[in-house]
Amino acid sequence: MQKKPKKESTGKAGDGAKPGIDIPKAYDSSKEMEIYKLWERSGAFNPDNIKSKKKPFVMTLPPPNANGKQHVGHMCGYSFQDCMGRYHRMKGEPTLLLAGKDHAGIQTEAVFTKYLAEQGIDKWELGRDEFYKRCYKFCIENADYAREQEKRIGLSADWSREKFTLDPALNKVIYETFYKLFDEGLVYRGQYIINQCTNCRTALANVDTEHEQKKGIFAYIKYPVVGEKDTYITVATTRPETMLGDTAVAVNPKDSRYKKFVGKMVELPLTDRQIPVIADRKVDKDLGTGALKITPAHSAIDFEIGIEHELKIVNVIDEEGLMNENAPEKYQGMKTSEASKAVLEDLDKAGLLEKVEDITHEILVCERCRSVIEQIISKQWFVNVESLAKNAIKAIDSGETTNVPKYFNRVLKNWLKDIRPWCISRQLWWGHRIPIWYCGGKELYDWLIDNPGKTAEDYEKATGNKAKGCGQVIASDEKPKGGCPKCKNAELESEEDCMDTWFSSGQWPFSTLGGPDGEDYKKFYPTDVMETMHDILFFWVARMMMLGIYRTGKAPFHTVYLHGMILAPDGRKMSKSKGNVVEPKEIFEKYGADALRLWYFSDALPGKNTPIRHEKLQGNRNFVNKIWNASRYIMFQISDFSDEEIQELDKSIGERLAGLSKSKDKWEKETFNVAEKITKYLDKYQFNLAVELNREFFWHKLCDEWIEETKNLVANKPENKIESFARLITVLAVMLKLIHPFAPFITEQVWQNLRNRGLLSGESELLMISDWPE
RNA sequence: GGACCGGUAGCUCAACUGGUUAGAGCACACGGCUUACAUCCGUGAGGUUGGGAGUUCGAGUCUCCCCUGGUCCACCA
Repeated sequence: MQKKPKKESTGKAGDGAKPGIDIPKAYDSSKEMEIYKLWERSGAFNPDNIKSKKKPFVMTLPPPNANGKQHVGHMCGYSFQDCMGRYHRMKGEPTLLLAGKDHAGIQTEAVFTKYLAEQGIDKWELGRDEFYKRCYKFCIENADYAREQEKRIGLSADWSREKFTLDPALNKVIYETFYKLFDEGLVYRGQYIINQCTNCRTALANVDTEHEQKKGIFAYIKYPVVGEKDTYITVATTRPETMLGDTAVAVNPKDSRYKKFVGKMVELPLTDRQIPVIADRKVDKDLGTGALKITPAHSAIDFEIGIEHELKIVNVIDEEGLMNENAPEKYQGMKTSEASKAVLEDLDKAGLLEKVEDITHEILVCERCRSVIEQIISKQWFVNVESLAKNAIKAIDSGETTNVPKYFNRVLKNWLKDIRPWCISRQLWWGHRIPIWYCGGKELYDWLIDNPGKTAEDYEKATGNKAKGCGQVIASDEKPKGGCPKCKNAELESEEDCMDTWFSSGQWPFSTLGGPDGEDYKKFYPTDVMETMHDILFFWVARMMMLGIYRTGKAPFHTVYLHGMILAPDGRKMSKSKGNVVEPKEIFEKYGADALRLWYFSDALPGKNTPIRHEKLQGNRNFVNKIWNASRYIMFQISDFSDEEIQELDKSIGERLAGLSKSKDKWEKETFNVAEKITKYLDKYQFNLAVELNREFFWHKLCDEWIEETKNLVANKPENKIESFARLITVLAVMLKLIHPFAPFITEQVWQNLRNRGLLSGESELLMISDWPE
């Protein structure tokens, strides 16, 4: 089917244009930034400039990674944040939207290291200090680009208060929190099985890892029973190379097949070690062969069993994922995958490999780089967050903090309930250094952890090494003056590791306000709404609640609004590797910021994943254009009014707006009803309904009916033209206010046009700070 | 293995604590440049709300079962 060719408008008959006035037929969204500058210059983004006795409305905005460009998904969050901010600002509440940037430790370090490598610069040659300096500069430069995008979507943040997670003022607060945790014994160094990303070369917390389906093998290996000829216990494993670190074979105590072996020893193939057969009820009889090889150093369940049975721990994989010196010499230096093949070959040669099955199973991968996680035993800094988590749960139970949508309350609580110690040390350079000094060095301290109750003298005796200090640690971000407070030793070794990024961003709602002693803190804490996406509920929201309550005694916000995820047009997650990323710039140019925002409010609803659709953006652009043209009609009609007539019109509009809530005029009454509904929707975070009602009412009532009626009225009774337009412009002005939080640019533009014509003189200069109709 | 969320018009989704005839945008059909707007206007078609049972005066909404997508958590070797 062919579409009819569109006819060009003549620009004459249909324009209704009056001589001497020239208003384009289509709204030009490329001028949106001029409007933004108008707002910025007014100073109204800064709550200090708003004189009001009302309680402030505060949102600390999620800081995007400082190192990169932002995609369409980020714009979504800003839109919701800005909408809430504008609404409350118009209600006369001193409104603070506090923006900033996150140093995003592990991710930025990876990105910047790669960036350096592309220029032929090696991170290790550069050295830590120089790396830090250059990375800092890199972030600050990139942040400028991100900020422009934030402004482009209309974000009315107080840029004078903008923060970076590595700002000195924030560092101070972040370290104070660490010291408090340390003094209360909640921060400690311990040896546990941890997730090691061999690509990023750092330890990760559980939440930094993800599960992925991968093809693998299931190998059945025969362990000869010591002293019994031709008798074997067969174990099944997906990781044959870890057998080199086995320190036991475990069976279920009720398993009749293996009962007779419990207490005996088996030979560990390919090594000269013998390991015991133990009984543990955690072993599942029906899984594999029912006999489980125990590698405490490389499996979480084995680690637990190992501790209970006081097994030796043999770590055979190093931080880079290579077989280390604890493995037989032949395998040392091999990657785990190579070692796996070699071990299988050698077992086969020895006649100890029963069979190998191909299977698909879940493995852990790094949340950032998606490479396979090695579980290794290691000493790291941990935070015991159990008590903090309990308080966070209390805040949810008491309703001090609520999630939108509600069901995330339960999701969050379940996570908090099962929480484990939080590994906060990362083997990185980019971030806050863990503020710890070791008297006598890290090696001594780590030895003391392995040998509880022992002293530095015991260390000397046991290892033959000289202890260079008393073995104490001191928490301080600067080298303690006067050395170790206990033994006065001046030679202190500093911790090299950095803190997990989320340890600092988890303090964002109060670190940005100067901490519990800050001036801003007194004015603005606790904040009101945290607007973000559900994918960082555990990473971030949970940590903010725990650390916020811990430091301040108050939950950092009363509402967590979790908007939906924006997907690519093909319905999949946007990612560079898939090549389906939509650049905000493209959308801004095609449809304008207002259209994009309106689409978010209708479609990116809590709990939903929404693919970006051009038809929908087009529809919203059309709505924006409709607003433009409604005002265009009015501007034309009043263009030939005399000065006296304009004054009369303005006066009448002013009176009508002032008496809106009590007006008996049908149009004004209906419009006020809409205002009440929109207010209700905004208070309940039902943005989609608000936008729908705005669109419905503006388009199908104001435009389709009332403008048409006005045309007739004016034609039939020209003597009533001022009254007719006063009604019309009054309802238009109210609608501009009601639409402004959603589509700020077009509404402000129309407002300015009316003001420039001498109307709305009793109202604020800027729509942005005009009074919300209520 | 545990938990959670969906399944409503061709598509993407609405419908607040159960309450008129289940809505919108886009797409579709037909007709229109009517003096703001063709990024528009008018008219129209399109739904047994995944299936089944139950509670109720009344169910898309509450309960149970089934089918079917999706997400998160978890130490299945």
